[in-house]
Amino acid sequence: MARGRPRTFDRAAALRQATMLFWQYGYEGTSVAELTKRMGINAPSLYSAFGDKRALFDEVVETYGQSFGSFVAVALQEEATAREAFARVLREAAAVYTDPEHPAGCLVISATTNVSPKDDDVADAMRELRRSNLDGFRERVETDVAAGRLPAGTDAHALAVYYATVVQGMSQQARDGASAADLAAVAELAMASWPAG
Amino acid sequence: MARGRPRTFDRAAALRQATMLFWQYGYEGTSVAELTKRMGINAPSLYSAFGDKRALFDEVVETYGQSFGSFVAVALQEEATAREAFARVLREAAAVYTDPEHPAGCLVISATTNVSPKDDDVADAMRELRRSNLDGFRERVETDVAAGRLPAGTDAHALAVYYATVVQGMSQQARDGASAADLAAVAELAMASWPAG
DNA sequence: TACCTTCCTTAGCGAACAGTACAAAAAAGG
DNA sequence: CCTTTTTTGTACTGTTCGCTAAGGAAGGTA
Repeated sequence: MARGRPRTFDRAAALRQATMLFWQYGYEGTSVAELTKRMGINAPSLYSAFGDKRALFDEVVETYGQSFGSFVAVALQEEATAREAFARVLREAAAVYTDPEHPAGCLVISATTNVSPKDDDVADAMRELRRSNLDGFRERVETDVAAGRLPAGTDAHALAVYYATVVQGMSQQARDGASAADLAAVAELAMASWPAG
Repeated sequence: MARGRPRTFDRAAALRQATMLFWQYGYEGTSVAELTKRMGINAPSLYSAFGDKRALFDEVVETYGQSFGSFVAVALQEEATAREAFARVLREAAAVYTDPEHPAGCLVISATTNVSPKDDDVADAMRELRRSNLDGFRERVETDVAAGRLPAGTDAHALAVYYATVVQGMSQQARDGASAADLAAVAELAMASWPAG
């Protein structure tokens, strides 16, 4: 089995290199020429292995969500209370977004902020992803309201939007050069807005 | 005086149209072809009147700062206390960033989030602009600390980074479709983190 | 009227964009 | 061995990018 000439490059490694580029420069800011150079392959190999630029980006976003971006869902699920969950999300975001091992900030938040009209569909897909993350925030708050850990009148939507705003702002701050300590302080301050028990 | 053929288009109006495009699609996401179409002029008229794409963008950013973006500096200066100043900044940001009369969010925050390496200088200039805005935040806090309106141990830098983070997050939320009411609620929640007098 | 300066239109420049045709190369199956 | 299948590198496609040369058009000045 496995007929034909085997590929000579590591597909997963190439995908990681593509992730770093899209993370740093965004979808349109990353050219296929830069991708092939960084991935160490020629254009036909890229198109044969990944489809086209859009399909490669989609795959990058998916693996990103399962690795660098997974801490959000994990924190929301593992912590006993919504308060602890959001505190952990912010704390870990401060660390991940400033980790010098990879580009700053969050790829999902920053990679399609500026796109020309021809790539509106890519931006829409990323917006939808962020919206589903926002829903995850809201549902976590609603769970605690239902369990009596938060006042019955708590505005789950407003709280979710607030913490999504802080996370997205932290991503931008990280890309502007804010330090891990800066963002950790932001996380602390943001938790001061948590509703009184 | 004013020799030669007078230009047949309104330069200020054309600049406003360019502002709307850069605001919506960002620096690289806006092509010169789209600009000339929206401004109602041909490419040579654009280059003659504004220099090149970069110079046009710089002029857009400058006039933006004197109009749509001026509310920040005004609030910081006019309000009697830092607390009232930041509350007003957030409240007005919620309104301005969602005003249907123009693209959502803040041009300075969002127009150069994704740029290819060849336009790093443009992104750097915008980053510098945001950094000076952050300095304005910090100085406003320091003023109130010096005047005794805030505790002597107040971390002005941390507070400035926090509110800058919220403002930048609000811009992104607005671009993702958040309503004025959503962002007004964010502004309220963010002010709950203000240090106790 | 005859200029003189500046603007506008047309057309196109070289470079970079995403994507591909083609044939040599390298493996497995017969 | 030969055929089949897939990957490889080279070279290239058409399109769009930012930008401009050239010349006619339209105003003010004399």
